Amino acid sequence: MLSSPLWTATAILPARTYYDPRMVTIADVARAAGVSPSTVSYVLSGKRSISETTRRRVHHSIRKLGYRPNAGARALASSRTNVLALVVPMRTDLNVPVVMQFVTATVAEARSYDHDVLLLTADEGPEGLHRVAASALADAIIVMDVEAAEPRVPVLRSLGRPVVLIGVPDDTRDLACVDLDFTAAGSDCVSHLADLGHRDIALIGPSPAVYERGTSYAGRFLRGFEQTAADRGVEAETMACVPTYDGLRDVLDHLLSRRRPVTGLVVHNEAILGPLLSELAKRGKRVPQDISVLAVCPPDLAEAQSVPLSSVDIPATELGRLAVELAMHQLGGLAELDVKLLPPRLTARGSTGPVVA
Amino acid sequence: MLSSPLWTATAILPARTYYDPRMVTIADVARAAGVSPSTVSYVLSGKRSISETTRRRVHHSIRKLGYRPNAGARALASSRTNVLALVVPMRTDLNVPVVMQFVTATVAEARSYDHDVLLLTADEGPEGLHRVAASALADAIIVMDVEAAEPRVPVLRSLGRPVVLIGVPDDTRDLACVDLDFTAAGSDCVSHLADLGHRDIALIGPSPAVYERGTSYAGRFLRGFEQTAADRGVEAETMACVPTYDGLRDVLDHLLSRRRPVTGLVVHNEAILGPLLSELAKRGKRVPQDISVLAVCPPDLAEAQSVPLSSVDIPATELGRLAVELAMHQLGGLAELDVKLLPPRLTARGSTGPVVA
DNA sequence: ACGCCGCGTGTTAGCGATAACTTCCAGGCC
DNA sequence: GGCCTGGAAGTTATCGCTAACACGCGGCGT
Repeated sequence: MLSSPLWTATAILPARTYYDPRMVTIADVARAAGVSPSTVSYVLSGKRSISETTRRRVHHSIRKLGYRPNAGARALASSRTNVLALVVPMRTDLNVPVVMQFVTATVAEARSYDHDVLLLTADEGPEGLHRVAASALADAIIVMDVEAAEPRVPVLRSLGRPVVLIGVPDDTRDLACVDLDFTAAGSDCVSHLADLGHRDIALIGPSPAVYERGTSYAGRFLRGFEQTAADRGVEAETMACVPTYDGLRDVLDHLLSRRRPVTGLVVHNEAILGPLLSELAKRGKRVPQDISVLAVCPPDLAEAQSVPLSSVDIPATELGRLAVELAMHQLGGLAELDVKLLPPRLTARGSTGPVVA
Repeated sequence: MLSSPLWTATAILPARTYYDPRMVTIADVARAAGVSPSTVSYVLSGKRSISETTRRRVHHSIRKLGYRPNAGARALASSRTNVLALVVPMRTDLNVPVVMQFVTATVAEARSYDHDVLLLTADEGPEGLHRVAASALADAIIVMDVEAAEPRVPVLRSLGRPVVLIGVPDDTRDLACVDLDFTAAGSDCVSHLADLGHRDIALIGPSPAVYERGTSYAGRFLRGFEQTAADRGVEAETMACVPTYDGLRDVLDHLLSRRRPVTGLVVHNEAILGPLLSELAKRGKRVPQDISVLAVCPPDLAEAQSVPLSSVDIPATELGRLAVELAMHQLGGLAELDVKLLPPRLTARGSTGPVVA
């Protein structure tokens, strides 16, 4: 009784069939709609004209059967996967929310082109890029956190697939790049403070490690900052800052004890914004009356501080959008292989004010 | 002269061939090695024994030609994509670094099983799950940020594919779930403070929105917290806290002005840790002499504060690892469809101390 | 009236793997 | 010597879809 035939039949099903959902195929749909498979395919792709009545019947059968094209079969036949590979950095010294914002923007934008996103981490290195390209896992590749002397550039160029870089390496030949115009951003920060009458300012930059590995945006921001400071006759000092309380205290000790203390700070280091404000408060420095603070960070971070910060946006969402768009254009055959820099937008929020004599 | 034949020939190449890398196929390898395609396949999959000499010749040809199996073809023939889908939340009210840590851990672990990760965002909803499952884009699905009354559960159950949830919904039948044991964590926090002599403590929880939408971890933590407080005879108050300065100030105003002010705080809200410490400092409360602070957050966050915080880990990396492992087991046919809760680990770092009478 | 055009569809040859079925051969056993 | 066994490798059907090619038919120009 315990081992009835029915029970046995169920139990001896091989494990692998547990997860083998019987799928509806294009042939099923064609049969149901009384047309040929290719007609169904063409209805879906729109690559040739189909009469209104046929189109309707096909769509009806598709819905009724719940048909979804098999991605593998489609990729095999069309050599298009409808997948974008996105390589995210593994660094702990960059701002994680910004990365995440970029990632989600990329996924959302990819979906709007009917594509999905395959996530790779930078620690797979060039080998990972080869793997994804050569095994036809993705149609195009987007790479974040590009360094000036980016070691992956030669590989990327040889992949035979569209590539979009977020960031600007030294050698951009045949490569599509997008980024914020950090040079202009650095320049705008100085101008903003100079316009308010500041003559002694400082840049608190990212951790020394960031500069040392030649991350391109840090250097470009610095260049814009220093150049414009020189042009405007503003005394400007730059200090890299490790993102810890001790690092920050050292920096402030120095900047505030100078013969002519700084009256304006430009902070290109998201991680220390919160600590910086508490530390300034602790030292009795009011923002902006005693010292102006101008940040480079996403708007929500700027707004979430004890004093809403004037800031230059990091347009992560916009960059994600743009990166996908460029990849799609390349896939469409329109090669715009150049560097696209988004103009910075500076929003004054009250943490910057005129110098009080 | 300007339009030499060569130049013309280059220019009229149709756009679509630009990115059509001629790929090495299994047949190429077989030919080069003097064996049949299936032999190459078997060498790669190890699904039947191959003599040492043939294996070597095949491997040699593979390397020489730089062969990589075409993912689409492989998926079609084997009905295995070697891809895991990962659904990440789109909420702004949860801790982004924790999510990111989880994501990268998942990718890394998936790679160690020779799988890739397809990234989906929760805002695609159940439709997105259907899409990925029915079009055979992924073999299994991992879903983060599960709510108690999780609306996606029925869909997930009907997908016909392995599913792993991060978090614990009310109805876990036939579903694999992993999470931190938040109930135990809440309990441990109370015990830690009670052991130090605290008799008046408070839980500063996540934003009210988190409780309202029934996020399962928040409720479980709260339950453990309150239960153990009752057991230990500790006076315990709970306050949800919107992650802004104003929200935090309101909470502190209340807690510190009580007839018997709290001597210990449990903070289950990463976003306000920094602000909380500055605010306490501003009010002249020393940590831990005047008030103990115990956080629930990743260790690096706990260490990066002005006072290194005693904390209960959020084991994001471990959870990612485990989620992938469970998915793989299901794919292997061993269904362990139950709830796996990781025991909490509390690390004392100096922000908690005995009550001073 | 003839042929040509172009629209709407059907037919079918791949795409590049996998794996079920064969085949071949060398030993061992009776 | 015939027969069975089992290891090693070849043959080929198949996976589901796309797109090149083929076809019939009605209208139109000459």
